[in-house]
Amino acid sequence: MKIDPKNPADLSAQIAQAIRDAIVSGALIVDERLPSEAELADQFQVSRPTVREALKRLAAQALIRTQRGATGGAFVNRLSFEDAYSQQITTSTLLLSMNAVSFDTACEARYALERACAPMSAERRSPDQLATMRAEIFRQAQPGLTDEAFCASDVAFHRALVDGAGNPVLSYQLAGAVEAMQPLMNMITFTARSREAIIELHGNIADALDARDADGVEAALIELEAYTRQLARDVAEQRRKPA
Amino acid sequence: MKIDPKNPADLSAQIAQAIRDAIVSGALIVDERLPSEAELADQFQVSRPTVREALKRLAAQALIRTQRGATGGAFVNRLSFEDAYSQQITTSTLLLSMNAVSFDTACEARYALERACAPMSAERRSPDQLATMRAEIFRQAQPGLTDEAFCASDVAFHRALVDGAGNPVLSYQLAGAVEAMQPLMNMITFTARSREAIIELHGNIADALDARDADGVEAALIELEAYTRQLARDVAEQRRKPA
DNA sequence: GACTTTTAAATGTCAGACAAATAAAAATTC
DNA sequence: GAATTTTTATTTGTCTGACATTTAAAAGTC
Repeated sequence: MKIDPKNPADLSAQIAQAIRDAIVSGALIVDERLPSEAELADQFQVSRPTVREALKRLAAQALIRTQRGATGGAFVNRLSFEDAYSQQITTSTLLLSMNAVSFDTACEARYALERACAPMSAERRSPDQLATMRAEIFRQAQPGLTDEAFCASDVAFHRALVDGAGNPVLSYQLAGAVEAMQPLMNMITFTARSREAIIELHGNIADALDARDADGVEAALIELEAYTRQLARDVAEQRRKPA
Repeated sequence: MKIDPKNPADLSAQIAQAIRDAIVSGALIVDERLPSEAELADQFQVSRPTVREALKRLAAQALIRTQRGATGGAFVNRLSFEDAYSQQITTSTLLLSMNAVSFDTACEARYALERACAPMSAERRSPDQLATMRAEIFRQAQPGLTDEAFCASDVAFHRALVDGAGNPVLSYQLAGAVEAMQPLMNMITFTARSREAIIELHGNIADALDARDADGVEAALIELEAYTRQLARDVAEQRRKPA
């Protein structure tokens, strides 16, 4: 692990990159202890605050964890699926909100990925996951539900559908696509009638999953995508001529 | 933006979270300048090094960028697709390498997602993307190619396929799935014969895309997945009884 | 008016110090 | 001798104050 001493700026970034490379390449393995901050400062010939800034960069990516005390220090962290989920969701959400991605583009991507889960989910979904979906459908039918709560329940429903595929890698990859859509969905103020339609389509999905009918799930997802996109178009249209 | 002063540990993490929340919620908008480090230190009632550690955490996630000089400071960064790509790839790669994910699970997820792109790619792929795929197939057929180079070309081929769908959100979501597989693929030392088979399947995919034949692309991808998984099983078998 | 110099503001880095947590080692007690 | 308590050393977390470097605006000069 070496850094370029000729470039005296961004030392902490260089050090972070050097350690990151060591982790990704496998030179540092999970749960291995890094040298203490003082030793790292010595090795890289920088001050301890600079080393600390580098370590905080790595901690922000969940690549290391730190522990105080006599046997403490910085340890290579086993990146958990949960950590990866939340990173993925933050990144995806910001990517969509900051880059003027059209609703259609985001929607298309999300449903394309979700349809990819449909056959596996139809085959493998557990009774528990099906129960979760039914419960969310029930919640969505409650009157007086705020738009935010309705959307949160919508996300929970679709996550259960994705998790039904029983493939944690797939669930991780889809987490961003499903969750990042929520802020965009929130912008579509659902009327009572549109909620009804969505709930019905959710019911169709659940029924098809119940019957382990892969084609049925896919068909219902296609319908739901078409309906969602139409809804977005209508809202955009209304905003254009509000009278 | 407030932090909990009762908990005197992890102050920099708390401050980073407070600013992160402000960005995600939209309270801080793209290109907006944050207060100077000295001002933030004042606001949060902490020292400047602590503020700096918080800012470095955010910089590690590409949420802010810093600029030196009179009109410098920390600015909310527009998260680019490229930044998001590389974060996604790093996270996905580490997730797979650190969590004993089976080859089958990773492979299934990757091909499920890739098949989701097939219909769109068949419809929309540009001649340029098709040419990229043909070029990669040609490269893969070169004798003397290292396993690493073969796999890198494989990744380039599949990325062109995904990009062919013309949906940047989809490309972003799949970047992790496709790229993170490479280290796992590298572990399968391809024999000359297995390379030939893969190249032929790649050719089938390109031909089907050329003909805008969505079903053909999907069928070829299914074949490729089955072949890849069989290959992995064979390698595992050979390792069990190397004689 | 165009160019040069100065200045001020901001980040980047450093050095040294103390606080707090933590586990191992040492001392004490039974 | 064993169990408990106290001490000690190590390490991270934080603070203070300082200086270097970069950068753009302000002031000065021709």
